[in-house]
Amino acid sequence: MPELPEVEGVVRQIRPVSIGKRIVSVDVSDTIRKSKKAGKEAILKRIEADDFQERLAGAQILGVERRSKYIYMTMKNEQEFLLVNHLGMSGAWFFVDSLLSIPEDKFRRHVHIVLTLDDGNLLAFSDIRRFGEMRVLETEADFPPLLLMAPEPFADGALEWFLQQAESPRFRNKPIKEVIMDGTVISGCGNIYATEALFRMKIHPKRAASRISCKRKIELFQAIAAILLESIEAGGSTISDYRNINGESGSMQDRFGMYGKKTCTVCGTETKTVKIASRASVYCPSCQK
DNA sequence: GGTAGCCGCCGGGCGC
DNA sequence: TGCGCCCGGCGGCTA
Repeated sequence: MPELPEVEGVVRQIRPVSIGKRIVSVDVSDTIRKSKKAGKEAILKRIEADDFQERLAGAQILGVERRSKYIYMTMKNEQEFLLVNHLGMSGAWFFVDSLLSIPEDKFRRHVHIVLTLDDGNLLAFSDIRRFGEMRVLETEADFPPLLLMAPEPFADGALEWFLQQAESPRFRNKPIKEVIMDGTVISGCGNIYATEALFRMKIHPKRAASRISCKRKIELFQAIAAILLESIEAGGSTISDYRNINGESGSMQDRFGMYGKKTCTVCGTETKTVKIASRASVYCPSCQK
């Protein structure tokens, strides 16, 4: 599951190999075309396959940025526009000279979008579960949820924003895990890093936001930011379907204290799993209060 | 108008 | 071996 650190890794790799390049052709898989024809919004959101191809073909890639878990590619054809991509559960980009060079069969089998660059290389988007998203926008404002995202966790004002949101009527009575996983509260903190941060802070995932002191909330925010940075440096976490653009895994999962654990890595107690906002949440009933 | 809750997008993994 | 169920990030729709 790609979260902020994994997306950051992908962006850092795509940037040097794509900026300044021109897209000479665009391919959309038959699978996606069939889904679109059946009226589904598979990967391509609010745009038909032919229009997507037409829009991107010939465009030059001007910039590649990350915002929360989204990848923003600034492109220019007649005029500038944005290609906004979310990796969903299993999305992955590969930078290869041929689709056959994609290292693993399970990714090779699910390549849905291929951008052929003017240096002959390919930027291929593979997505096993097809929960990923591609949107062509004139500006960010064309997709309002992007404007509602919390500041980047490392940006000035992100802590103040978090405290204000967490104490608002909308969130104060909600389980803290649900609060920190909400993209309008903190950007880019998904299930994995929320689980790890709460474990490090010894906070029970179901504890209501209002029942955590301001001081502890500040420390929790700092723990989340620290874990995200630590994971960026470790090349992200590889839980099943994350790969970087060379098909490599990250190593952050080796440092997990709680996510995916049967027993607590601190005290050895058997971990428990509860559902919070319809997502499995694992915690240590002894350490986390 | 704000929000809670459900649906849809899917293949893989797992239990039986 | 094979079937069927469940999982999940997130937008969008309904009530």
